[in-house]
Amino acid sequence: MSGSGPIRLFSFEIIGRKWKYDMLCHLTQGKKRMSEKKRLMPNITRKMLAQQLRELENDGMINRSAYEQVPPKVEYELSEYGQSLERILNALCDWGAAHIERVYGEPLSVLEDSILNEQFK
Amino acid sequence: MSGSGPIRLFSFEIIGRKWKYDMLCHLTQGKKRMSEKKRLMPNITRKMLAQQLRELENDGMINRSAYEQVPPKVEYELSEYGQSLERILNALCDWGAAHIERVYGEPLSVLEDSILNEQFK
DNA sequence: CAGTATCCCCCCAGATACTG
DNA sequence: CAGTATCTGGGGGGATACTG
Repeated sequence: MSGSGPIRLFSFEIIGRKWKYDMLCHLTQGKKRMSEKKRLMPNITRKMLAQQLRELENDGMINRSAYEQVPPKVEYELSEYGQSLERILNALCDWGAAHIERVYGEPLSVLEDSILNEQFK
Repeated sequence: MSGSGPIRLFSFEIIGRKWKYDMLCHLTQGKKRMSEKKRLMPNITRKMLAQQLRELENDGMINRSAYEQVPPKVEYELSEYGQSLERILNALCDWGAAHIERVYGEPLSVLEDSILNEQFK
């Protein structure tokens, strides 16, 4: 593989922004409404959530489907193309779980969510 | 797997900063001197190179060995722990290569490095 | 060659308020 | 519920110059 730096900066744009990796991972579990995503990611703001979902949509990673009703209902899901990242995403997530245990020195199950959330307010 | 947002933000710190993913990938090919890394990543500044190498070292991802000589010679390599990321890193890099071809609509081999580098000045 | 030390700018992301 | 608009700051990262 040749001079590949820019390649990585390219894919960095897809998963490297603060919330995108996390957002994509949640979608590997299936369709999610915006409100669900907000609940899954307590520290993200509405603005960033909407903004980065748009970017992922423009990059072809996710599909957005809006139901015309009141109150509105919108669902997001991994596109077929987005699914090509699924295995990697999950592998990275598993590594992250192991890593956090290494850092804190105890199993994830023992760590309070609140402690972790505190880190990234 | 339970509430895992913070887990991802945690591992995001390891590979998510602008240059780290790229830096780690180069090290999967073997030991590299600082000057080699600079050559491999033309657009990074000396400051960022040194700084992020330090952070990766502190996170236990890489080993640094300095030879006491003039002129100085320093080599960096993936630590044993760092190698646990190797498969994922390579998979992500392959995905990135495919992605860039999709974006530009032609095989990577045809694309000039200069065009890609231009993107990320 | 392999780093530090400064200075500085841009823009990512947060806070808040408003709309259909 | 699912967004958008506006304002703001903090810090990540660039440029440049200097050192062992």
